[in-house]
Amino acid sequence: MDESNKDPVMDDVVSTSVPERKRGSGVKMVYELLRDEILDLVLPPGSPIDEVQLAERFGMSRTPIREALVRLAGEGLIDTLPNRSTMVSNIDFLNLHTFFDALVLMYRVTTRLAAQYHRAEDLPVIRAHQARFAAAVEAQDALAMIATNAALHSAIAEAGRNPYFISLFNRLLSEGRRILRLYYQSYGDRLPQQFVDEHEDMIAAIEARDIEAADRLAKEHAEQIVRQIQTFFSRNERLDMKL
Amino acid sequence: MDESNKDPVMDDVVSTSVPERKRGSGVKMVYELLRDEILDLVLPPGSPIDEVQLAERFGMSRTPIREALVRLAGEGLIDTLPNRSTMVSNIDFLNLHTFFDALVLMYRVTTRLAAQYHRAEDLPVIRAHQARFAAAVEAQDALAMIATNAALHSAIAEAGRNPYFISLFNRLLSEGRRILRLYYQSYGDRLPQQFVDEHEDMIAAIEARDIEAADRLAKEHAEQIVRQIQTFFSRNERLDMKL
DNA sequence: TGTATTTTATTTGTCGACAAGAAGTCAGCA
DNA sequence: TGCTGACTTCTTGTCGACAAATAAAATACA
Repeated sequence: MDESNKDPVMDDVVSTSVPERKRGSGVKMVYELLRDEILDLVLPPGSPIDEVQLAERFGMSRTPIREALVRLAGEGLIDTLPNRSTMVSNIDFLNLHTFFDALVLMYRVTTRLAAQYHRAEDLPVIRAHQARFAAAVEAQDALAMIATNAALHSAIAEAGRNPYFISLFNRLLSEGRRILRLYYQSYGDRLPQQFVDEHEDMIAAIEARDIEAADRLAKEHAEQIVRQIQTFFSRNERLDMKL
Repeated sequence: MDESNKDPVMDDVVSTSVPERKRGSGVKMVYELLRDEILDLVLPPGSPIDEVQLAERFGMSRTPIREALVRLAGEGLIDTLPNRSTMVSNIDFLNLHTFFDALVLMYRVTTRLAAQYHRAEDLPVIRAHQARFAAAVEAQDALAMIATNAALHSAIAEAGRNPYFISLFNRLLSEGRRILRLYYQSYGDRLPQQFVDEHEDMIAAIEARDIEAADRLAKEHAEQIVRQIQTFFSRNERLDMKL
């Protein structure tokens, strides 16, 4: 894809890299790359975002950079201090329960709607994501696991065909990627096969159009994940509060 | 502030009035004004948005205009065709049920959470909004009614203190302002006192911290509104499909 | 006269530059 | 030494201009 430099120090690297790019693609590229770097904690919460530095890094003007930042700010991924600085938004550990409340509810609602409204062509997509997730679990690849898990549930939500729930759920899954990243990297990246099985059950319920079963399975699945993360954070909150 | 209108004759509808404005305020001003004009159907769905025209109207460069438009696009209020045109987003009448699903659920969840988590200082705010809503009903002022109703429920959601639900609910209430506007302006702006009473019951349940009652009342209230609008649209869908 | 192609016109996307705001710096003074 | 205030610096916010992309208009051609 991209051969962008990971070196924070740059003086001459930029001049050699891609000057050719299509007209409207710069913003999208910067947006997606920055977004992934934030969600994968490559840019940890509190990291300063400098427009000119990004402009040099991507070999473009500040204007498209700025537009990407506005979009990221709209999703709450970065915080902008007027006239001053921009930084990656912090994770609000004190109010994590609000995140979990919303996450569990959206797990339930989207899975329920998927059972209700999915079409035949949705299932292959969902199963493909599930296969990728299973492969990531097999390989014990935490980053891939987190990303594919989010993609799977996002696909299920798409099958439910409610743009409002899809939108909120995607935002929660994004925020969840940051939290899960902390969870798994601290836990040594071992991940239970159990999640794969739970996903299988949910997909089966969706395919059978068993709405109540889908709801129940999604609820249990979500609460199970939340419980694990909560106990992890309650064990470590005194240590991690500095984040 | 300063009102120096020196040029009475301009070529367009809104003449320039303020050359002086604070540094970061232009974007916010344009954003909020355009947002209100869209939600009040002053700019009906499909209206073209021209950047240079807006720039002239507000007496500023295209850059801050553009930033405001990016934010509006992020909320789905305008649609941007790459390299071509920008227009006020259409109301998707074919999928209104997804809107109603989300709206009812958010009514319930936010009211329930308000009963659970509200603090003493929240109630005066809520009651103030309810008083304004009652006054608007009394005066049969449809626009004010719609706006104060949205503000009231937004305040209830704030008392629930879940930023994710607050965010989605506010988006739904915004979209709802456009739909309600169609409803009431077609219905001759007569509005039932019943909504005032239902609000009173909901507020009482919140104050009593009766979670189940708050949930039930919110559900009935929401479904009642949805039912009215649905029957209205189903009666008129053949006529209004052109919108 | 109808269709394909070139030309024009309009709107957006991007650029480089400048000015305003705010934090840090440092001299001057009690 | 400690404090105040001007200065410096660094980042952001805004501007005017230009180039690319596309739709509309005009022209050429069968």
